[in-house]
Amino acid sequence: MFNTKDKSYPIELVADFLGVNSRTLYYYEKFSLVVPYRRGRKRYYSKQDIRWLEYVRELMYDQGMNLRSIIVLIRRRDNVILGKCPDEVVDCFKNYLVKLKDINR
Amino acid sequence: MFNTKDKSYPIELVADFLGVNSRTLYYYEKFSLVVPYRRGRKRYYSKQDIRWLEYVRELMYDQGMNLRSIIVLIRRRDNVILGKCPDEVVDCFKNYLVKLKDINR
DNA sequence: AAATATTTTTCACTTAAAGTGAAAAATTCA
DNA sequence: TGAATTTTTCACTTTAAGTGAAAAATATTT
Repeated sequence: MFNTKDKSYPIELVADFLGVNSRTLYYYEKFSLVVPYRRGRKRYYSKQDIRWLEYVRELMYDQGMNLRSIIVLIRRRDNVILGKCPDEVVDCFKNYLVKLKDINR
Repeated sequence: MFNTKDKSYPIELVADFLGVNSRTLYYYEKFSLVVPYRRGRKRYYSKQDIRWLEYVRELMYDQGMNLRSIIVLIRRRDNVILGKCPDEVVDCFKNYLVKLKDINR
């Protein structure tokens, strides 16, 4: 369940913050790379989502990884993603996995 | 130093075996993804090279990963590549790392 | 050594994933 | 209801990965 204490941000704002097009976030969602909270059709991104996305962007742009690889990393999560990544991102990631689980159920 | 007990195979044969163009192997070499033994200019691939390449191809074609990601995985080698990968590939990989080290020295 | 075959290298092209722009459709909100 | 925002669709751009063809270099055979 969505934690209402979390402030949540509309897509346009998040996209601006990350320096990407909002279409990119829709695109990521197709691959379940991020799963924003929905009220009706509208999407709300939590701070955790945003941190998670920052990390994804870093992997893609600083390191040159592709989406598929990140998805593979997610599957091999325990020793990969969590291995070399700042603690706060680990938290985001765990949170993200919980969301994912909810959705696939 | 190259272990002469290793049988070694010319590029064309390896490419055929893997079902790729030999140009692809040259291309991989640019990224140090594989480092064949050279006698003069000619390249010789060991069985280990071949197994390593098979694994790389699997990551790329079955999983959809890209070269850059595999390079990132190599950097984070200990808990990533070696984590979920058949034992014999682990051996190849270690061998490959040794070669890489030789080259950068 | 000369001729022939093989390997390496270079250049330009193809393909597919990632991302974006524009605009129509749907939804929200004032 | 009407204006504004968000979502969705379509088509386009860009870049990494890979390939074809041919020239250059090297190796092999006679």
